[in-house]
Amino acid sequence: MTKEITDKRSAILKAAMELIAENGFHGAPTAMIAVRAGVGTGTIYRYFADKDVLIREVHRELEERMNPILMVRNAAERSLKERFQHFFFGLMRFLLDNPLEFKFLEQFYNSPYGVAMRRDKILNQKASDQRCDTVKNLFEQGIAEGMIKDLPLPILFALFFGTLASVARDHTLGFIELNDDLIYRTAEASWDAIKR
Amino acid sequence: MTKEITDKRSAILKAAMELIAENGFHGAPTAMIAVRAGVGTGTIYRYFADKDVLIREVHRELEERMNPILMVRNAAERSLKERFQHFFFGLMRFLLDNPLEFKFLEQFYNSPYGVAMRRDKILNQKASDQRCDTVKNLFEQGIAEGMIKDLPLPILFALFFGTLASVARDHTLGFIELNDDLIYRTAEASWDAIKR
DNA sequence: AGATGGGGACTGAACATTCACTCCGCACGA
DNA sequence: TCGTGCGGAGTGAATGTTCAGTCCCCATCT
Repeated sequence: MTKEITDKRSAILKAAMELIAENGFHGAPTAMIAVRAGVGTGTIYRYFADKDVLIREVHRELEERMNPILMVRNAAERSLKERFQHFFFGLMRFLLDNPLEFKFLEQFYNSPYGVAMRRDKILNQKASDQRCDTVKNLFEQGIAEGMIKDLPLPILFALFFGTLASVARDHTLGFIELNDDLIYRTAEASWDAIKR
Repeated sequence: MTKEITDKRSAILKAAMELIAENGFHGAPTAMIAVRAGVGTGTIYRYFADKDVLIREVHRELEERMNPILMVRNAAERSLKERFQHFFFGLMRFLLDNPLEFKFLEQFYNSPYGVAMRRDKILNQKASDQRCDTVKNLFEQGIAEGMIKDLPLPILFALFFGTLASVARDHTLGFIELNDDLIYRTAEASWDAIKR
């Protein structure tokens, strides 16, 4: 018997992520999570203090999985524009290749969980989120070099993540069919918005 | 006694919008809506068949209120860029000046209600949403004239609305303090993304 | 080796709470 | 006195959480 099948904790996390992605927080009661994970409802509470903790843990592990993927080959020898586009492309590809994960993240960030997390991060200056840090460094360096518009960071983030998320959402909802060429041209347009 | 105070229907709509904006759909049970509206819980069901109808009605009336505001002085004698920026500025100002309305719209569009509505609109080719139509016409004309990048409409929308919503959200959450100058420069950046 | 006993992971029915929605009686104007 | 618009306690369904009991695994004893 492989470890994956008997690892109930992972099964619960996976079931919770899938159900929240598919049906939103409303459509993921503990009873349903337990059924899909193949465990008893009580078992959930052996691994997580309550549902809030479970949901935050799903998010935390998802972030950990994403970070290494996005760090790959974002080395310093490339130009700012190349690094920017590589990051845009990489994140977009990840979101399109993992639609459930993307839908979960959307649910999460648009809920009190996500807002509270962001507020925490800004107030406590936590530097744990490598995804944001990578882009933040890119922007700060670009501003210093005069390559990027001298706008407040949140606005640059909006020009980047706002567009990215909106396009990815349209794709997962079936309103548009993205391919590598379209993603590349979207990244180009996003760069036009940011560059000086 | 003025009509506003005794108009229970309006009071219910207003209370529902405020509570959903402040606390999300979770934090707006019918009992709470009734208390804030100064009516009995049963009275809600004298005016609306069920909660779904109530919520969709809040959205419908809100859209009706916004449309004329955004149509103002978007006349044809101006250049494409000027009209684009005027629209960006107008919508942003409305969202910042009406934070509760904006928060409600965010909740709405990021919920099954909003997705269902968009899907309906795309499938049935309904042209009822003048807000989208204005921008759509702008984009189509711009593409025809070679002023705007020849990208699929959903991507142009994302470059526009995605950025706009993201910036407005950061403002209402207190992560950034927008003023007219910053809004103008953001509109400029958004135009850079879209223009050829 | 085989039997026995104990520990603890696991289960799911039961519980408390919350919610959307109903319904019956009341107050008030005609 | 009659009728209509309204209120809010009440209803049942759904949900998060708990807890008493089950069952499997393995150390220990004969």
